[in-house]
Formats: sequence, structure tokens, C-alpha cells
Amino acid sequence: MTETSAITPAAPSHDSRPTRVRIAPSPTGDPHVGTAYIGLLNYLFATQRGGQFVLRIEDTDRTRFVSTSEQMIFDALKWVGLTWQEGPDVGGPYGPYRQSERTEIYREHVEILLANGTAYKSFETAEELEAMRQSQIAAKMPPRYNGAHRELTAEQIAAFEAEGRQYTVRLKVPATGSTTFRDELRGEITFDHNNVDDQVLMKSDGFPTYHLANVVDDHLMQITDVIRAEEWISSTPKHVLLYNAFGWELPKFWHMPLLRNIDKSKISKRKNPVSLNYYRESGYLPQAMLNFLGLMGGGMAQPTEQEIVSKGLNTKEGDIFSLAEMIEKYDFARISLGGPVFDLVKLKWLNGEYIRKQSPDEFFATLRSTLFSDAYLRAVGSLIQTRIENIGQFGDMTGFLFSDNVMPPDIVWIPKKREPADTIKFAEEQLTTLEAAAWDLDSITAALKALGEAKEWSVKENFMLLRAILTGSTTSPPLVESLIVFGKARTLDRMRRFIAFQKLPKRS
RNA sequence: GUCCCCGUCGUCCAGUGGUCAGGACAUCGCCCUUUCACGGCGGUAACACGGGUUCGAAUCCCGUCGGGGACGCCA
Repeated sequence: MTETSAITPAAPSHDSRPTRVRIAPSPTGDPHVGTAYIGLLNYLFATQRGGQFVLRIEDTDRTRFVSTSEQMIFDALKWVGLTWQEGPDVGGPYGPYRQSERTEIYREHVEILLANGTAYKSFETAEELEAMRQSQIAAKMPPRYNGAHRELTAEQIAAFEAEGRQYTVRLKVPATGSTTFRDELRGEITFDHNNVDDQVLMKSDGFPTYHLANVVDDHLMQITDVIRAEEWISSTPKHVLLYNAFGWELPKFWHMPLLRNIDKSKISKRKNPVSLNYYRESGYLPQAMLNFLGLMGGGMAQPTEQEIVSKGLNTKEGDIFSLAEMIEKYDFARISLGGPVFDLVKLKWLNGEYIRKQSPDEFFATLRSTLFSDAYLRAVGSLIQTRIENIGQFGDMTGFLFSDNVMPPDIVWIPKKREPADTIKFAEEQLTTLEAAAWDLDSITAALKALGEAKEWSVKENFMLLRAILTGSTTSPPLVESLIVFGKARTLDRMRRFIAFQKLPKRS
């Protein structure tokens, strides 16, 4: 076990087994476009092969758990039109599909690893480890567990446990050699073992980390193909080592290129709207979103010049296709590995194409189910009923709720006694505060007031700034109520756009 | 800092040894039009660089450079 190299068999044959794939989002906030992207790919892969698509909730991190998140993930995936055969909501033969309900399973599996010597208990505290990491970084060393507890004797372990010290269980990565695995899109990838850290598999709270839970569940749920984002490549050797430690057959790995911001960095909410709620609430059509996601990565064959001519296609039609067409034509072998920029400009164009394609009746139905739904109008109405004298004034007071671009002039948003730079800085703090807030009257109000007190911004300045950002004006219906009606995803996006715009170098 | 992945117009894709390197979005110009949008027509714009291999490289190999990701008791 110490000396060597665990070479993965080149291509394990799963041909006899039915295709089973999965997505495994974690409920830590708003549903993410990346989840829909990887979800679409998994859905296509399974559907094309007559296989099963499983939805598994990875809720092993209690500190980041958001209770409303799971339902939002279901809703968002259904909104774009994806369906799954097994999951927490629909059940299935390999459940439970929520990792927090599988802790006993992980515990049993950790015992196996502890017994066969492929994992060990480590008694350092989180603080000790953090200090170690910092000093390594400061010394320009790769941060890595130093292996202090790799070879504890039974007596030492007993002594630590007698003290009542908590421990984590770590993977005992072989000291020498390397692990090679096959990525179906890239070929063989090798990692030298001295570049693979002794990953924590079970936290001191008894919950597994992603790495353990993911491997155990994928095996138990008979997953044949792991289709996930590229960011997982560097932890794949740990997963391979785990499969080997259990003596399990490996699934095939397909690492998809990462969606990017305009500056090419991994897509993130600071630089791009990433919440599916935002797209839904801003009036993007689900077909357009799905189509756009299908465009990312190049899996859809573009029509050849001959086809365009012979079928009399409009050239842009090559970029427009439905889920059904993707099922028919999407080809994983065609995927290009450069990370695609999630370009809002093209998404908007595509969405416009879908809107124009609707019949008047369909368009009316779209309006009635979104911006002009009974529920939305009722909520908006309650904001302004006492404030208008004739219905014609409706738009005067609610325009900001029906517009996409609201940018207040300087006189409106900069408080008399504040500098622009400080004001923007405070707006950023409001943003951070609201990101973390539950979206109800009391939570928002309390969070905002607490922030104002901490930063010494009066309630008036505080709320006025937010009002300016949200409505573009100094006059509006009650602020927090308006925030709630407008929705969290759109509010945060509006704030981010305001901040980004104000930070742009001003031309005089 | 270490390891891994990637590299065609500004962006998304086509191209798998021989093409004037193609399409879409964006952008620019013209047309249509009471406005705006749509639509039509046209233009600008790319093989990161350097070595090989080859009669011939965007396509194959090597190096450099550039970009990205990972390095958590997060996923």
C-alpha cells in the first residue's frame, strides 16, 4: 500500500449496466445556473441512452445549509424543463436521496476504511490546522496536512480518545507513486501522490465530506457516469483512491468545462447573475435558458453550409434548438474544452427570438404568468392603493417594478453629507447584508438597521440610498415591502449593477 | 508557491493535413420606417508565439507565453 501506483484500468466496461447519472447540488442558497447546465448535460446523457437521471441533495455542510434552498432547486430545475427519475421528492429504489439522511451509511463505510488501513483518525483541532496552513502559505509552500497522525499507535489513539478529543477521519494517500485515471473528454490524467493531500473524509461532527459521501453514494446508487464540472478534476484522484480502497469498480468521469464570467474567471455572483430565480423573475423564458446552456460547450452540431442551403435555413437557426432536438443531436464527443463565457448579451438576443416567435396568445399568456400574474399584481397593488388618486397613476409609482434598468442620478443617491466613494462602499455592505438575509419584512429591516448602526449611517441615509438604488428616485412605496415584492434575486442584481456602474471610470 | 486543465474573430461555436479560415451574438454602415424595435443588405474582426514533422499545417509533436481550476473539518 505504501509503494505504489494505482493505475486505473483504461476504460472499465459498464456496457452491460444501464446508464445512470446524477446531479448533486447542495442546498446552500439560490439555485445556480451551473446546476442547470450540468443538470441539462446529465439529463441529455441519460435520456439519449435510455438511462436514469438521479437528483441527489448534498446537504452535509450544516453551516451553509439554507432551508428554503432545496425546494428552490426542485422548482428551478422543473422550470427549465428538466425531470429526474429518482430524487428526494420522487423517491426511488436507492434512497434516501438526501445525504443528511444517510449518515449511518457513511459511518459504516468509514469503519471499513479504518479497518483496512486506508484511512486514519486525526486529532488536530481546526485551529491547529488553520495555523499550519497559514504558515505553509506564508512560506510559499503548498498547503498540505503534515501527516502527524498518520501512524499513531493504538495506544496513542486510545489516549487521545480518553481525553475526549474529537477527531476527523482522513484518507491515507500512499506516500509514493501516483494515480492515473481516465477523463472521457481529455484522456488519461496523472497525479503524483505527493500532490494529493490526506483528505478529511469524516468531519468531527460525524458528517462526511463531499469526497466520501459522493463516492459511497455514487457506488451505492449504481452511477455509471459521473458528469460534473471541471473544478473536480484535481480531487478525482482522491475519489479513485477511495473506490480502490473499497474495492469498487470506477464510474466513467466526464469533466465539463466551467461556465465563465466575461473576464474568464469561474462564473460567480459578483460578476454575473447566477441565480436561476433571477432569470425566471426577470422574464427569461425557460426554453431560451435551456437553449443557451446547450450552446455552451459546443455539443450541438452546427448545420453545415450544405444543409443551410438545401434546407433553406436562416443561418441563425443553427443556434436555436429545443430540448427535443438536443436529445436527438447533442454529441458529447463534440464538446470543446475551453471554458465558455456565459454571455448575457447573447442570452438576451436568444430570449428575444423566443419571445418574437410566440403567437399573440402565447405572449399574452407569458405576460399573465409572469409580470402581470394575479399574484404579482395583487402584491404590487397593496403597495400603492392608498397612495394614488386615480388608476392612471399606477405606473408613476410602480415603474421601477416593471423596468429592467433603473439608474439613479448622482443627486438622488449620494447623501448630502457623504462622499460618493463612501456611499458606494456602504452600498456594497448593504448588498452583502441583504445577500445573507431571509427575505421577509422583519429579517430585512433588522439586518439593515444593524448594518446602519455598525457603520454609523442614519436610518434615513441608509434607507434612502437603498431606495435610490432600487427605484431610481427619492419617492417610492415603502422600501422593505417593495424589496419583497420585487424579489431577492432581482433586488440583489439591481444592487450589483448599480455598484458596478458607479465604479466604472467616469468620463467627464 | 505546487499540481492539473485549456488556448480559432470582443463573445459562443464550425473546421480533425490542402478552405479566399465559415456561421451566430455584439459592433459599424446602408435600406425599410412617423419613432423604437423587428427585418433585409454589406463591412470590420481570429488560428497566442517559436521550433519541428510534412510537398503542404489552425489541424500532428515539443517548448514558451497566456488564461483558468484545485490546493478547506465547502461543495
